[in-house]
Amino acid sequence: MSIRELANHLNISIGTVSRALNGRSDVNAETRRRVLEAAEEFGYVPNQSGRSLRQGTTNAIGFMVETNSETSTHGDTFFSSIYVGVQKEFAAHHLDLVVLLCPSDDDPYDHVRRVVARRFVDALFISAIQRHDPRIDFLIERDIPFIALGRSLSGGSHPWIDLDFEGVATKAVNRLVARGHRRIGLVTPGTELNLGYVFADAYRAALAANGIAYDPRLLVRSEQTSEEGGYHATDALLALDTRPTAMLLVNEIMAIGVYRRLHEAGLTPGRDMAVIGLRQSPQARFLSPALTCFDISLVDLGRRLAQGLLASMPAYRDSHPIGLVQEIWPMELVAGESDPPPR
Amino acid sequence: MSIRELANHLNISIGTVSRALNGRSDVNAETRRRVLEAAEEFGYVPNQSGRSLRQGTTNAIGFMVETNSETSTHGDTFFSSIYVGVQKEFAAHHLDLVVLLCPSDDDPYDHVRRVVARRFVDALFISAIQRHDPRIDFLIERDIPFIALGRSLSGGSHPWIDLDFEGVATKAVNRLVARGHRRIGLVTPGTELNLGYVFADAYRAALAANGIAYDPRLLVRSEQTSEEGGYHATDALLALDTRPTAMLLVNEIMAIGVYRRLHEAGLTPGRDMAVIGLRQSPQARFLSPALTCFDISLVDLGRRLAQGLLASMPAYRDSHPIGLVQEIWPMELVAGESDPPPR
DNA sequence: TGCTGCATCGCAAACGTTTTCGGTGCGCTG
DNA sequence: CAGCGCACCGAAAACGTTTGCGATGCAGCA
Repeated sequence: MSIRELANHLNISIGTVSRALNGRSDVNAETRRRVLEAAEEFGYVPNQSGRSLRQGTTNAIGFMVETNSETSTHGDTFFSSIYVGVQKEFAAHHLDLVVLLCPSDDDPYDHVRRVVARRFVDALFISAIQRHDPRIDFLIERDIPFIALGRSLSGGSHPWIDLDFEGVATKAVNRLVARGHRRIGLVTPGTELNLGYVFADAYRAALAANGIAYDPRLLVRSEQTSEEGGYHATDALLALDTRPTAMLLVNEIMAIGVYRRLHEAGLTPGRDMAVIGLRQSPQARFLSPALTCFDISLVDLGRRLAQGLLASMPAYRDSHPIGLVQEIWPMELVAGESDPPPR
Repeated sequence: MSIRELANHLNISIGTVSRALNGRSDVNAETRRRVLEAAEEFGYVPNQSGRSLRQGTTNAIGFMVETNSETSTHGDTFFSSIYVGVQKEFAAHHLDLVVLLCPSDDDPYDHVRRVVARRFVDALFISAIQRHDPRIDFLIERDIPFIALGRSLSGGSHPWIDLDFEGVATKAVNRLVARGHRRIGLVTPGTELNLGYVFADAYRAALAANGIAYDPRLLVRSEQTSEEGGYHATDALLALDTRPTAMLLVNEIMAIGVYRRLHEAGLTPGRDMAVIGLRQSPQARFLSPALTCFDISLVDLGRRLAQGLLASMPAYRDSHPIGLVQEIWPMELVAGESDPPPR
């Protein structure tokens, strides 16, 4: 069913049909009614390729996330909740969110280049931002609207939103120190993710501010940020001659592995080892003892990401007069029972 | 950068450029070399809209999953792992997987209709199949290639893959009965998902085969199949005057909530209540005591789904001569410590 | 009446690509 | 030398849509 068939059926020109459907003012009210009625009857919906070709726009926004060989970072509910927020914001604009999965054996930079070159999407969300991320330079150079979930050292001024990892690390260390902990382990991503650097820097600064010497052996860089990652990181910390009494995790999923490893070692999480995490997923909400962690509304975050992206798109700038979005979102402490004073 | 600019730069016609890039045989080897070289130099990639418009194909395959208001079923790693398998199969065919999120306030049927009408994708994966699923009838009528993850009573012959829920329910009941359990609770989805019916039927049949009367109060239909769902379903079962000694769950995520609720009631999972689940996510792998559950390779499943879909697409039928895929995948028991005999 | 302005609509170009068709030039055969 | 086949390439149509431009008709006004 093309616009031509619809126009023929109504005995009017395709131009008028198009104008009627797109809500232009220069079309008679009665004509518009007939067009809309016929479109409804035949279930006509404009062909996206034709429209895209003419307008140079696809009405699709890509959200790029990485996958690894077996599952994906995408796997935790972190992104799922963000998507929900994004879609809430998009619904009013008839924009489609398409999730672009970047396989681990594909370079994220190449992946972005191909997506952009094919004009598959009008704009992009990018996540898993690296310390130096060539995608950012590329998108700026090509003038493709995008927003980054995470800061980077790359590129000039562009929209981004990040979580307040400095604040989290600082507050967590201070809280643990106030409760009497002196040896505090930290598990950060072993990859080039920028948040790992940010987190570690803040951790060291907070230790120094509390007059505690930094022990490099207490900083475990874990390639995986999954349950397995938490498991093995705990392994490493338990193997030290002087074990830490507390652990700081860069997400919440790892806590599951941490608990498991502690149990296996005959230790009780909380009692024998304090644990603090970051809430990225409701999965671990039911851990026992309840995990003390830092929380944030991911739906709100997704919504704000969408607003920031739309504000950077010429076609939507007027409807989103919020300027350049560069925000650090504070996280709120949710006290559990996993971080009492050391025994 | 369009094909015209590229052709002008090379002083040849756009038709020849197109033929060279698409590997046609009627183009001189030297000419082809020059074209490929120039394309590489300028980073030319064919515009997807133009190509789609001409060919009537988008090279994009949609995977439709549902979201709820806060997160998405998508949230557990179930789908993430499937995506990985799908992409492995797609990589060789230059097909893109786009994840289409269907918000809960949007009817899945309407959503499919819009996606199809816009010609946004060439084919579809659909999941969360309902007992009577209008999407299936619609896709068959419109002759849109698709494959369903799950069986349905709707529609005629079409490709699908489902997990062996009958086998799982039967084996689980038999195992529990063999260990001395007589009162076995079952938690199924409270929605119209077909798997809920299949599972419950097999559960009742297995009870009958073991000479155990079916007690409707032991069958809890839970709207949510999340941790919360498991939590509240456990609530309901614990409230019975004669509690069950074992619980059968339709997934693994719920087990987290079940454990939590049992702990709160002063009960120890495994010791005071046997629990068996289905592995859909590695998250619960670290539950303690280890959950006895049924497992399957989701990556393989995804790969097979992709093969089944490609086999139903005219353009790929020759490269995938496997006929109509209608398969029930058996699941393998992974024995844990959560289902000992009753005390 | 004649002119202006407005509402409404048709015509046709344009977006970028693929593919069919026909044409050119060349080598080979008889 | 005539004829044929083949390799290679250019021209142009087609996909479905939006939109600028011009045409038409009619009301209002002098």
